[in-house]
Amino acid sequence: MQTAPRRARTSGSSTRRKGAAVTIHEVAERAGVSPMTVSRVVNGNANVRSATRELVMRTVRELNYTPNAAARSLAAAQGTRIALIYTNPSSAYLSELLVGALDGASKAATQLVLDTWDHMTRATERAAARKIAQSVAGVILPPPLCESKAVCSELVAAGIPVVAIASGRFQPDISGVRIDDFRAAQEMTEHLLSHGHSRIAFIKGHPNQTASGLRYEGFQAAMATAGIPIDPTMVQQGFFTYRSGLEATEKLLARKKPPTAIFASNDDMAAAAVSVAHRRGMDVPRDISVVGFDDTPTATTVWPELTTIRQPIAAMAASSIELLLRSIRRRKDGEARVVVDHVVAHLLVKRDSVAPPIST
Amino acid sequence: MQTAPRRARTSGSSTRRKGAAVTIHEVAERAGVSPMTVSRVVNGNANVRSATRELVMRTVRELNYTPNAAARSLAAAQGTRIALIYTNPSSAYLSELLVGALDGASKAATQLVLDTWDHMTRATERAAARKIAQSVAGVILPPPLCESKAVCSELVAAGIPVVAIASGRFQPDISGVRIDDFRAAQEMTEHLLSHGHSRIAFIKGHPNQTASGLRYEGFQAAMATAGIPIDPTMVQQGFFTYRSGLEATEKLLARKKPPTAIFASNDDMAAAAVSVAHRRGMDVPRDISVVGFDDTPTATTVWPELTTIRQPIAAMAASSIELLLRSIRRRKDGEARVVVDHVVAHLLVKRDSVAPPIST
DNA sequence: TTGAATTTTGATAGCGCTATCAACTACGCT
DNA sequence: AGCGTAGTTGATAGCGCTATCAAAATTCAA
Repeated sequence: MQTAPRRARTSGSSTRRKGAAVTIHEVAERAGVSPMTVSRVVNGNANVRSATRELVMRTVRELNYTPNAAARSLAAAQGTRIALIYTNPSSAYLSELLVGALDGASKAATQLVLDTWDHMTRATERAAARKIAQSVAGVILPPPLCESKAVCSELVAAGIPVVAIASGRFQPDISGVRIDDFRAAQEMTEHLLSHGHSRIAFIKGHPNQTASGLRYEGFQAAMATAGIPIDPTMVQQGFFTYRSGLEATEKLLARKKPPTAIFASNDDMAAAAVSVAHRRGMDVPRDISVVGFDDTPTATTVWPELTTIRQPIAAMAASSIELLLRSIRRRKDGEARVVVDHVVAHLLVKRDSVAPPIST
Repeated sequence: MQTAPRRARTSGSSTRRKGAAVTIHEVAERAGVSPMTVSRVVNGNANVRSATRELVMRTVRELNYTPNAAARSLAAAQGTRIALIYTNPSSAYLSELLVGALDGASKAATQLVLDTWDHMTRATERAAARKIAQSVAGVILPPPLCESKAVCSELVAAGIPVVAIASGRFQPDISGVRIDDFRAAQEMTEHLLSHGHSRIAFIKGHPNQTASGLRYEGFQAAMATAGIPIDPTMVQQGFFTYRSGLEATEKLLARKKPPTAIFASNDDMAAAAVSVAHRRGMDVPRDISVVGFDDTPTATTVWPELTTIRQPIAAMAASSIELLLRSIRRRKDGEARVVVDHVVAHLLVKRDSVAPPIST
C-alpha cells in the first residue's frame, strides 16, 4: 500500500495542481486498493473479483470520479483517434453529423479527424482506406461511403472497428447505427393515406444506397396494406439530388391525371418537387402534397416547410463514437470483434406541405 | 546535457512505444538543445535567443514534429480548449465552419468544444458567456453572435480572446477574420453591369448584421460608378431567410417594369428569387438573372446553379483558431491583448444564373 | 495436505510534455 | 576587477493514467 508517498503529496508541496478534479489515486485510497485496480474496474477489465469491483464502483460514484482523458490517452500510448470520412456531394447531413461526432468525441476525450474522399476510384479508395487504417483506431462511415464494399473490406482487413451510419443494409463485419428506413417510409405513407390521398407518387433514391430500397419497400408495404395498387408510372427513379427531383416531378406532373401527393426519398428532391409544382401554378399543399425524408436544413428552408422524417443524425454520430470506443477497448483486451446493429428512433415531423387532396 | 539517459531509452528496452510520432526529445536531440527549449520555441515563449529559436524551428520543420495534445494538456494541467458558439437558424455556414475549425484544431492539438445558443435573451446570453469564459481559453464567434455587444463585452471582460468570423464591422477589443463584403458586392454588381444589366434589384440582408450594410454599400458604389441611379423601389429589405426572399421577390416582380437582374444578399434569398421567377413562368437566366452571396450548399442545390460570392469559410475558421491560440499564448506570457483584423480573399463564382438581359 | 495452475492485486516505470527553479551566460555598473 | 541584473538555458519533478510483470491470494487436482 503505497499510502505514504500519497499522503506526502497530498499534504505537501505539490506546486501545480489542477482545480477540483478527482484522481484515480483518491479513489484508490478511499477504496483501499491500488490505483491499478481502480483503472481496471473503470476500464471494464475482466480480471477483478466482483466484490472488489463493486467496492470500487461505489467509491467512484461517491467521489464522482471521471478519468482524465489526456492522461488516459497519453498513458495508453495509443492515440485513440477516430476518423470520420465523408464524401461531400450528397451529404446534407454533414453539419449535423459533425456536431454530433464532435460532441461525442469531446465527451470521450477522443480526437476526431476528418477526411474527404471525393472523386476517388475504387483503387484510390482502397489505398486511402489502407492508409487511414494505420493512423486511427476506428472509422465512422456515413453514406454513401458505408456502401462501398471496397472501403469496408479494406478497413475490416486492417482490423480496425468500423461503424456505418445510416446505412440501410446491415452489413456483416461492420457495426451500424441507423434508423428503420422501412418503418419510417411506411409511417409516412400511412400519414399521407390518412389524409385521404390514394394517388401517391414516389420518387426513389439513388440505387447505390441501400436505404433507398428500404424506403421504397416501406412505401410499397403501406400501400399494399391499404389495398391500393401502385401504378408503376407513378414511381420515378431519382438520385437524391435536387436536379433529379426536378426531372422526376416534371414527368409526374405532366400526366393527365397527376398524383395528389408526392413522397420523395429525401428533402432535396421534395424541395424540387415543390418548385416544379409552383412553376406549374399549383399550390402546395392545396393542390398537391409533398413530403420528404431526412429533415435536413432544406426541409425548413423552402416554403412551405416540408413534412419529413427526422433522423437524429447528431445523436447517431455521437453514439457511433461510443460504439467505436467500446470495441476498440474490447479489441485491446483481446476479445473478439463484436458487431452491433443499433437502430435508433426516427420521427415523423409534420409541417405545412401536407393537406387532404381536393378531390375527396 | 542529459544525453546519456536519453540514449539509454532510445537504444534500449522501451517496451511500449507509439508508432512513428516524433517527440520533443527527438527534436531536442537533433537540434542539440534541451527539450525545454524546444517546448519554449514551439509555444512561442519570448525568452529564447533568436538564433536558437530559428535552429529549433528548422528542426521542427525537418522532423515534421507535432506536439502531442494529450501530453501537453496533461502537463500544462490546463487544457487549451476553445469554444465555437453558434446560433443555428441562419447559419448555413455551419458545416464548412466546423470542418475548418476542426481541421485547425486538430493541427494545433487543441480541443474544440461546440455550443449552441438558440432562443436566448440578452440576459441568458450574458450568463452563458460568463460561464463559457471559465471553461475555455478562447472563443470563436460566427455571425450573428459576433454582432452581439452583450456577448462580446462579457467575453472581453472575462479576459479571454475572441475571434469574430465574417463580421462586417471591425469591432474594437475582438479580432476578426472576414472577407471584404463591400468589395465583393461591388464586384458582383460590376459583373451584372458588364452583362448589360442596368435595372438591377437588390435584396438586403438582415439589418442586425453589419455585413448586410456593407454589401448594400458595395452595390451602391458600383452603381454610382456606372452612373446608374438606384430606384429605391428596386431595393427590398430581406432577412437572409428563404421566406423573406420570397416576399421581396414577389414585390419586385409584381412591378410593371420588373428588374432584369436580382442581386440577393445571400444564397437562400437568391434561391427564393429563382423560385418566384419560375412560379411566374420566367426562365432563369433567360428572362431574369439572379445572383447570391456566400456560396452555401444552396447555391448548387437549386437549378440553375447560382452565380455567387464564395467565402472561404473553412479556411477562415482554421485561421481563427491559429489566431486565437497565438493570443492565448501571448496572454499567458503576460503580454498585452492584441487585436487583429484579418481580411481574406473572396471569389466571384460564375455559374448558370446570369445572362445578358433580353431587352438590350 | 501439498504443489501446481490459476486468478487477483500491486509496485514500478514510464507515456510526452511543461512548471519551476537553479545555473549559467552575457552585459553594464560602481 | 568585482558584482549585480537581466536574459537564456537546462535539470528535475511531476501531470493522471496504464502496460508490464512480479507478488500474493486463491483454486484445484493429486
